[in-house]
Amino acid sequence: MPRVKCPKCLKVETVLRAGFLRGRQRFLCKECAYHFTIHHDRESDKPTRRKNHETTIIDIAKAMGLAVSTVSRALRDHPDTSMQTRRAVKKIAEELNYRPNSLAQRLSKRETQTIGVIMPDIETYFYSSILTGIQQVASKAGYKVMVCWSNESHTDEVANTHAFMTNWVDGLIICHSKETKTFDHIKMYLKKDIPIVHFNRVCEEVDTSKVLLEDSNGSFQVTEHLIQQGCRRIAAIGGPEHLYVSKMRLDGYLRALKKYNIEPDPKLIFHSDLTIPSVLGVVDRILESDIPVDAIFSIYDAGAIRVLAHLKQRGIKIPEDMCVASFGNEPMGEFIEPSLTSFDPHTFKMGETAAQLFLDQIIEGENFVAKTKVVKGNLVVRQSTLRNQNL
Amino acid sequence: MPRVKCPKCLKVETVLRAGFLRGRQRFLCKECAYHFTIHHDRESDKPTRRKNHETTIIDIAKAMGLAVSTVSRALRDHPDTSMQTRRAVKKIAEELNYRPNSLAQRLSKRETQTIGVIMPDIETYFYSSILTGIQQVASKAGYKVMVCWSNESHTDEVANTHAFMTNWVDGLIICHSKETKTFDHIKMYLKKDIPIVHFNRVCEEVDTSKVLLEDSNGSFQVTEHLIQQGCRRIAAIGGPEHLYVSKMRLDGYLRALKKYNIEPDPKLIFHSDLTIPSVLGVVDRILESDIPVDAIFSIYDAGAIRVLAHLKQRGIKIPEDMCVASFGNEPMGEFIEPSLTSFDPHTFKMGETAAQLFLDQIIEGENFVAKTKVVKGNLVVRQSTLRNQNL
DNA sequence: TTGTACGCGTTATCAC
DNA sequence: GTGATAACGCGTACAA
Repeated sequence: MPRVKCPKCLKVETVLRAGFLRGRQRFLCKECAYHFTIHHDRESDKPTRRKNHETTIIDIAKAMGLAVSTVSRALRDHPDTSMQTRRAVKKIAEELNYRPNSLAQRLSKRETQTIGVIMPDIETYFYSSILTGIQQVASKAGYKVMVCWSNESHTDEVANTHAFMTNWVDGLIICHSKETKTFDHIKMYLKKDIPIVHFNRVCEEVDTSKVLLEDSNGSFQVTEHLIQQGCRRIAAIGGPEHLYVSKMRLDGYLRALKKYNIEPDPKLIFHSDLTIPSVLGVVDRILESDIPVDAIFSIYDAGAIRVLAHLKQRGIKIPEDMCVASFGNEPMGEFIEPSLTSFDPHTFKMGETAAQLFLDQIIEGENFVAKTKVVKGNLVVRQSTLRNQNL
Repeated sequence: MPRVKCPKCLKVETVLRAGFLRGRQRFLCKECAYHFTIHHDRESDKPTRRKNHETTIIDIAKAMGLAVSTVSRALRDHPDTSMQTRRAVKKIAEELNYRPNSLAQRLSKRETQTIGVIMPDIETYFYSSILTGIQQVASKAGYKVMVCWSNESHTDEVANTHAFMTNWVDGLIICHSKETKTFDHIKMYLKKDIPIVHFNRVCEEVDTSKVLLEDSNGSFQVTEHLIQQGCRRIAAIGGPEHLYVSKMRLDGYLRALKKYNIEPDPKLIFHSDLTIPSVLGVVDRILESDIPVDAIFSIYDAGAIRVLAHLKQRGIKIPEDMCVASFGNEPMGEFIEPSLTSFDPHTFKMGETAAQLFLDQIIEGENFVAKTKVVKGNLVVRQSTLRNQNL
C-alpha cells in the first residue's frame, strides 16, 4: 500500500495504485472512488534548509508515492521491479534532473569505481602518454581515473598513497619516485587485498602485477646498433643505482657488449640522478678526461637531447665524432638536429596494459595471481647514430 | 558520565572518569573504588561483517569509553575539547591506525576539498605545465586536484563535467575543447553558485573568473619582432575561428601590422583546426601559390615546429628565405634547428593564477565578483627569426 | 567539556 | 513487486 494522501478525503489507508497514466503512477481512493496522479512541481514539502538541494531518490519517491528502495531499484533496473515502474521512475527522475550522488553510492557500496594513479611527474611525454593509455582502458570499463604526482619525492608519494587509499579509490597503479626505497606504504594496503599494479619503476619486494618496458632488451638493441655503426667505446649514462629500470637498462648495454666480445670498461659507466645538470656533468667528465669515447648511450631521452645540444655547442660533430642514442623516443627526438636515435618503449601500450592488469585483478578477485608483463618496443634509428650513411 | 562497564561489578552507572594514565583515559568505579583503563587490542566487540574493516571513530570511541562526537571533535582540535582528551584520542587513533573516511566526511560536510580540472589534453607541455601550476597552489591550500581530459571532444567534456559535479568536486577549473560551442553544461552549475574558473579557452557568455594569456599582446610582440627583422609579407596560421584565443592572437597580429602601416592581406590569413595535417596543408598552399611570403607566424608551437621541419625538407632556408615564429614556447622549440622564436606565455603561472582565483571565490563566498586576469609572458627570440645576425 | 540523536544519499536486508 | 529500516562513517545542533 502506498503512503499517499487522497486529495479529497485526505486519508492514506484508502489509496490504491491504479495503473499508469502518461508514464505517471496513478492512484485510486477506494472511498471517494477518485482517480488522481501526483504533481511534484508545485509543492516543496520540506523547504530543505539547504539552498541548492540536489534532487535525491527521496524526492523522487515522495513525488511518486513510492518507497525509496523501489526508486533505487527501478533506477538500477533491478530484476524485481516492473517495467512500468522503471519507466515511470526514470521519467520523473529525468524531469527532476536527478543525478545520483556518487559519494553516497560509494559510501554505501564501499566501492568507488575509481583507479588512483601515482607517477613521478606528468610534464613529460613519457608519463603523460602512459596516463592516456590507462585512461583509455579504464574508462571503457566504466572506471574513473584519479591522478597524483609525487614530483619524485618519497614523502609526497606516501602522502598521495594514503590520500588515495582512504576511500578514494578501489586500487592503485603506481610508478615509484626515484627516491623511494622503502615500500611500507604499499605493503600495508596490499595486506588488505587492495589491487595494486606497478609499472616502470616497480618494487621487487612485493607480489604485485607489474608492467615493464623492454628495459634490458631495448638497451641491448640500442647498444648493438651503436656497435654495428662501428662504435667500440660506448659510454653509458644510467640513473640512480637502486632503481630496477636503471639496472635493467645497463644490463642490456652490457649484454650487447658481451655478444660482440667488447670488454666493458667500468670507466665508461656512469650514474646520474636523472637531472639535467647531473647528466651534463657526466658529459663534461667524459670530455675532460682522456678516455676515448665514440658514443654516448643515455638511458633516457630528456638527458640525451641535452647531451646532443651540449656536444654541438662544444663543436663536436654528431654522429661523425660521437654517436648519441637513448631510450624513450620522446617526440622531441624527431625534430632536433641531428634527430635522435632512440628505443621507442611504447609507453601508451604500457598504460593500457597496466589498466588491463588492474581490471583483471578486480575480476578474478580471490583467485588472482600476480602477473608481470613486458611491453614490446622498437628501435627508431635516426641521424644521431647513422654513420654509414655519411661514408 | 561515560558508558563504560566496571570490570568488577559490571555496572555502568557507577563509573567515573578519573584523569589520564600514560595518555589513556582512566576510570574509577565509585562502588568498587577500583581504578582501571580500557584495553582495546584484545576485544573485538562486534566482528563487523566486513573483513577489512577500517578503524572508525566509533572504534576509537568504544576503545576509550568516549562518545563518537567527542572523538570527532578531539581529532579535529575543536576548541571545546580538553587538551588531554585530544592527546589521548590522537594517541589511540594512531595506535589503531585510524584514517578518516573522506567519503563520509564529504557526504556529511557536503564539501569535497577537491578541485576538478578539465582540459583538452594532457600530453602537451602547454597543458601539463598549467596543471602543475594549479596543483601547486591548490595543494598548499589543502585542496586535492582531480584531472580529466576531453580529447578535444565536446561530448567527453560534457560527460566529464557532470561526472565531476555529481559530488566529486567543490568546483571546476576548465579549458573548453575546441569543439565546444554551447555551454549549457557550465551554465546549469553556475546557477547553483558552484565556483567555476575558465582558463585559456574561455566562455564569453558566462560570468566566471577567467585567466587569459597575453594572446593579443603576445602575438603583437611576435609580429612586431618579425617586422623589425625586415619581414613585410607575414602569413598567419590561426586556429578555429570560433575560439576566443584564436581571435585574440590574430588580433595582435593585425594590430602590429597596423602600427607599422602594413596593409593586412586577407590572402595571408589562414585558419587551421590545430591538427598537424591541417597546418601543413596551409603551408603547402602558401608555397604552391605565387603569393610572396617572407614569414610564417603560427599561433601555436606544435604547429610551428612541424612547419619548420616541413620547410627545411623542401630546401627553404630559415630564417634567410622565411622566418618562422609562434606562440607557446614549448621546450622543444629550444632544441630544434634552427631554434624557434616564440612567445612564452608563462603557462605555469596561468595554472597558479587559475587556482588562486578559484580559492578566492571560495573564500569570498556570497560577495564574490568574477575577475579576469591576464598572465604576462615574454618573447623569446631564437634562430628562426634572427636575420640581422646573419647579415 | 561531553553525550545524544539525527542528517547526509544510497544500497541491502529483511518483511509483506 | 514493494515497503520499512538498518547500515555506511562522520559532523553537528542541542541537551546535559
